[in-house]
Amino acid sequence: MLHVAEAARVSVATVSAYINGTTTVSQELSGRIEQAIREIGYKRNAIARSLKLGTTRTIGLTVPHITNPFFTDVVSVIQQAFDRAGYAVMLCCTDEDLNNQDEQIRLLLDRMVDGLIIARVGDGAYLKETVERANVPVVLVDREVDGVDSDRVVLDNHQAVFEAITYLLELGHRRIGYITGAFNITPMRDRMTGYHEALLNAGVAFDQSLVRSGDLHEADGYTAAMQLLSLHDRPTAIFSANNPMVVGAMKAIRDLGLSCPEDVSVICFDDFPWADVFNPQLTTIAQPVQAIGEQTASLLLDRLNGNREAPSRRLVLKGRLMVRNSCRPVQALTSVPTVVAASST
Amino acid sequence: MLHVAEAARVSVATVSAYINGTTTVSQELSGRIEQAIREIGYKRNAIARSLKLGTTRTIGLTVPHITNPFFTDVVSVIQQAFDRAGYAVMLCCTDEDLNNQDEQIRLLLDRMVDGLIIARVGDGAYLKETVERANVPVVLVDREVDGVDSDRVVLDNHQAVFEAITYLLELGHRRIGYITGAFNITPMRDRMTGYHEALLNAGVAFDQSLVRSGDLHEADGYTAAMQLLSLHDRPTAIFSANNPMVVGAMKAIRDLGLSCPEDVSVICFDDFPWADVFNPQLTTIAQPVQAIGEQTASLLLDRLNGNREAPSRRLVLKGRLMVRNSCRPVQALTSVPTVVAASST
DNA sequence: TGACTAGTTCGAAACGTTTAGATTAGCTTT
DNA sequence: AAAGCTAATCTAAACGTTTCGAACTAGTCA
Repeated sequence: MLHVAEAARVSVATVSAYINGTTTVSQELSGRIEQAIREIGYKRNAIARSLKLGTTRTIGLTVPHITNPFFTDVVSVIQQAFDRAGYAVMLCCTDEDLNNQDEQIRLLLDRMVDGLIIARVGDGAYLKETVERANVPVVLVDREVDGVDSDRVVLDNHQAVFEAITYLLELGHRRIGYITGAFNITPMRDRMTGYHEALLNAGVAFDQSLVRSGDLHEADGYTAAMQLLSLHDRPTAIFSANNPMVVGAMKAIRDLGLSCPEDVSVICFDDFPWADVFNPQLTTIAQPVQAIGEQTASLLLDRLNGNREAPSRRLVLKGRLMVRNSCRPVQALTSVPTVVAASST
Repeated sequence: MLHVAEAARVSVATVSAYINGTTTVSQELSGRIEQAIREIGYKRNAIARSLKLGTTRTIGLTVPHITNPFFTDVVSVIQQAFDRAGYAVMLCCTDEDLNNQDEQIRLLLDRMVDGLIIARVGDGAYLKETVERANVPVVLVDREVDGVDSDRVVLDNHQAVFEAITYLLELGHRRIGYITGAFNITPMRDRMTGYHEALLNAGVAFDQSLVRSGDLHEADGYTAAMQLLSLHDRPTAIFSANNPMVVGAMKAIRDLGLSCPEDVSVICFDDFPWADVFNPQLTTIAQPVQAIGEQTASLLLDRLNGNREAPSRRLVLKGRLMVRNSCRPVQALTSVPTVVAASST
């Protein structure tokens, strides 16, 4: 900017005024400045600007996995929304590691992000303190955290799972395997209560041996399903609390020479784009990813636009059961587990 | 930092020296500074630091779509690599829009990113000029661009498609539908030459009517497949040049009451994690996403670590044909297109 | 004619760091 | 005791902006 000022024979203050349109600059000087800018190929240094202005027009976004299609979709929507609003997005993936995420949040705050969107991977001792200290608005998405009272948008996990399990019960299933993640994040807790209540509601006893917990990855789903399907009285249906784990579960079914839905019905949390073109077409609980992303972005943008003092807002969206063909009525089960032509290769 | 200095009764220079370990600071002052930092909850302002140092420890990453599993995987790997190296990643998605991407690159450069990773969505007039002006290292990934001679990592697209098409030809297919994206990006051009050469090699005439071009989205694949399968002499196999389009193609097959592989064999570019658990298990060309991400990151990190003058490097990786069960020998085709029990719902 | 106003332009401080070079204090050395 | 080191600390400039308030120039009004 100094160079531009010199070339145009004006002061830097005038160049700044011209660029930002803060004061009227005469025709003559405008011309000279414009030309100098072009000749020099000047670009305003956003870092210096940020330092002075105290705002970076950048937000931080931290999610557990970007390869999980749910988060992919949400991140994509959020990214677009902030793009439109003229903000850049710094993306961090934490691989479900709490220390990792704390570290990343620290990094983002050091970089003076204007706001933070967090899908929290664990509990919130550090988060709580940080959020209070750093004076930036935070929006939690997908996962709430005890004691942190920021804006948040979550799903009605309880209700969604209640419906899914009820659907299985109505099909006649009584032994429903349940594959979950650890209970240190709210969705897993809430989904579990949905399972409980659906059973209770139908008068079916809860059986702890039908519940397997993993770390949300595909491999965990595989292990869990292997165990469940090896029980002497194996479940007729399996529910997986997220998408990567259901892939593992399907592999377990395949490797055991079973097939879905003939031998075991399957439902999973989170939909994916090609669920209805391959077989079995998985019955899933679809989260309204578009809405989740948009609401999350708009909550944060609202704060960034100055609405700092409003009480914290909690948005709860509804999931939707997408019934396809991965679940069968239980009486139609093949009684003898035949090795069906499951796959070659 | 000023506050810390005052509280510890030292100068800011000393605080800086202590924090960065640039000079030895006496036991006594260290203690006072440490305490002051804790009491105040001081965090170093990375923006001010960047301004002074001229480096932001941030890189920019711009890709067409993050929902395409190929890019998801690559982004994920790159993100992890830079995370480990202590860099933040600014992510932009361009939705295949050239102006959009130019604008985003401008934004990233304004923010003084230390480096840029670009999966280019079109040609490179603007890119070329920008890259030369802005003095930051650039690595191109997946797509090369004419006239831009930066480091890049790409796939041997020609060879990969040659193999895939040859595989179909060996199965007896002669009419192979080809769904591509526009030819303004190198992978689409190179994949097409692979198709050409495979046909040539097998002595099969090239038929322009079997080639349909779209904009890489699912909807384009749907339209293209619809057209191909409505030809009076419809193809016995379809190749899709990317993943989203094959989903559309599969939907078209389903909607026409056809089935894969019985009525039409299908191969697509880009693998996805659950390709082998659902049916048909798609035969795909798997890109080594892990390697692509790692190589891309390491090329850029190498430049960032000071190796600025080395001649530009071009890494070419090999794809791998993942044969599953979405392709059948052509003589086994059902001669009369029966409406197979494709799906309910 | 002198004071006031409106419209432009500019000088300089400030944002929060880093760092070169100056200063100081405490030891050695001769 | 003076000179020379070394180690620790500080002063002040710099990074590239924005912005407050001052200054200048015309034009307007009493």
